Amino acid sequence: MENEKEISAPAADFAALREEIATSYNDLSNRLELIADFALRDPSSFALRTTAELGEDIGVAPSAIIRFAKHFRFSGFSEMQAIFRAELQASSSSYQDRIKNLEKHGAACGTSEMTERFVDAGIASLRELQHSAPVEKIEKAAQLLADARIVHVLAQKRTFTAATYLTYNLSRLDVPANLLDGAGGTLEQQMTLVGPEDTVVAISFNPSAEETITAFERARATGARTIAITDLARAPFTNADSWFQISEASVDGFRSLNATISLALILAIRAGTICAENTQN
Amino acid sequence: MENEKEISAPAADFAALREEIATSYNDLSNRLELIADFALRDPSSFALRTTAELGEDIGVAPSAIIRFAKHFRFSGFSEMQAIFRAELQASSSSYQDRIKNLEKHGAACGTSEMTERFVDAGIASLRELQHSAPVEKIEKAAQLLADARIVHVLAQKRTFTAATYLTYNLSRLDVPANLLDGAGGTLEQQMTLVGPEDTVVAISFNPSAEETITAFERARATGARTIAITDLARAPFTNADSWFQISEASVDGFRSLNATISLALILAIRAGTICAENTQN
DNA sequence: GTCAAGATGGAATATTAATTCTAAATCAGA
DNA sequence: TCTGATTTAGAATTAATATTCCATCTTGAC
Repeated sequence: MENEKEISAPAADFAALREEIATSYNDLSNRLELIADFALRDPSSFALRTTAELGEDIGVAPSAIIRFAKHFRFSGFSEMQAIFRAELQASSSSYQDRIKNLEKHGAACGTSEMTERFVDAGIASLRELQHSAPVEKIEKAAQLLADARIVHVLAQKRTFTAATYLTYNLSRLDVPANLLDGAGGTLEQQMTLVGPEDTVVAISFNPSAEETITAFERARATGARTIAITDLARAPFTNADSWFQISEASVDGFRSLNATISLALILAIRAGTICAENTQN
Repeated sequence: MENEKEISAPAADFAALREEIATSYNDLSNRLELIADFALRDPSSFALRTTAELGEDIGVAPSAIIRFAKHFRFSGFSEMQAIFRAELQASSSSYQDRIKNLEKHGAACGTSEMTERFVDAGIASLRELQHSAPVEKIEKAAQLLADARIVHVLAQKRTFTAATYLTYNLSRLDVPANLLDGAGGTLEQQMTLVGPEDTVVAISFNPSAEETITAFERARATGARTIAITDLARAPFTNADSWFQISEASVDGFRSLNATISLALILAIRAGTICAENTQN
């Protein structure tokens, strides 16, 4: 009876429980320590998963999860899990507010809805990239980049952003890259640097800037290898040695660039990897 | 057999399910309509509670919850609830940890897997953007952009890409914007253009380029309003008039820019909208 | 008013997951 | 090395929850 009076209650909320777990490592057996790590690292899984699933993820027996909860004076896992669940539900309140705002079309509905639409559009573009950029195409293009004396990246206006990104990342990976940015109206002069041992990457969405088309055709005439990233299967870009048709959804006339920059990054990395392998051999 | 082939699969994710529920009211009986209301209003309870608890909260029999799930072609409530649970977990505050976990499994084993990783990382970043860029913050920053005599956009190296994008889109929307690109090592000279009636946007991820920090602090000293887009809540960017903390997952040390460029676009559009409204009034 | 179809609630049943218990394994100290 | 204490895994048991089934109620058409 006396002993029972002295045993304190389990933590009443997540903050207290998290603190108690974090300061209890010296008191925990090996298995319980693994569980503590997991509970603090991924509390939402702790909130939602069964003891069997958690046990498998952590690498312990399900009964160890129960023992963990009892170590912290809960009657069982269910009582401890309720703390994690309450926390998970509380942390989702901003999400509920966002849902309500969407339903109501409330005060700042324009901005909230616009964010939602751009996020959804970006996600859709990224998912589509998995289809439009299959491995063989990436490998072929990356090989063209890796084999080049210099990679020249050509883009104007909105796709210029993707071009700076590709150039920057190629350079970081020791793939010689030059941004054909047309500074001071000098795109034509910049093109004189392009030779037949080079690769030119044109990034252009319909409607294409006239300078981009001209420069691309000049590159082909020079004998350089060419890669095109475009949204429509249109000449002259379909004449490239390697080309990608990318879907970038737009919202209210503004086109995002999620798929394009992700592809640019993937190509740069793969080209850099190939170059590194070639250097070793 | 023919009939069974025509019955479509249940919604695969929360967005699709939410849409289907919201557009199905005419097909629902009285009780199922009550449940639909509740599911859309309080999805986290739907994720976490038992059919008995939900039935009591809603004022229907537990079996009505089952019938609701079957109406939407799920085998039962448990299968439907799993959709709500996945969404709840995805929206929880531990989401940033998931982004970081994506980083850990480096070593691009193959191009196919690398593409998958970047797509997943991009999607994760975009979803996180919904939390890290709430409406109030976007509105405040957009107002600072719209009110500026000139918006100067400051970024170096990898975030330079996002800066070109923001500047381009602001300009398209008739918001006067100047890219502080440091061409020819002239960032310090470019900063002399910045005055107290301007707004400076710094886009910088840790570790920040020294020039970016210096230029940002100079902008503040000049009296310009400042906006920072950064990955860590660190001075000096937390001293900005408005700042965003963005999670961008990286793979093999290469950081994508999906959330950052999407935020840039959203800000540009909102600023352009505000300017257009101000011009009308 | 009648009747058929659909909706409904709740008891019975089935399924799933938590919990208990115990033999075996492991650890730590003498 | 031995012994006692502690930890552990997993089978058996229990508890909790989902699901099914069907009698009853409700609704709408004729």
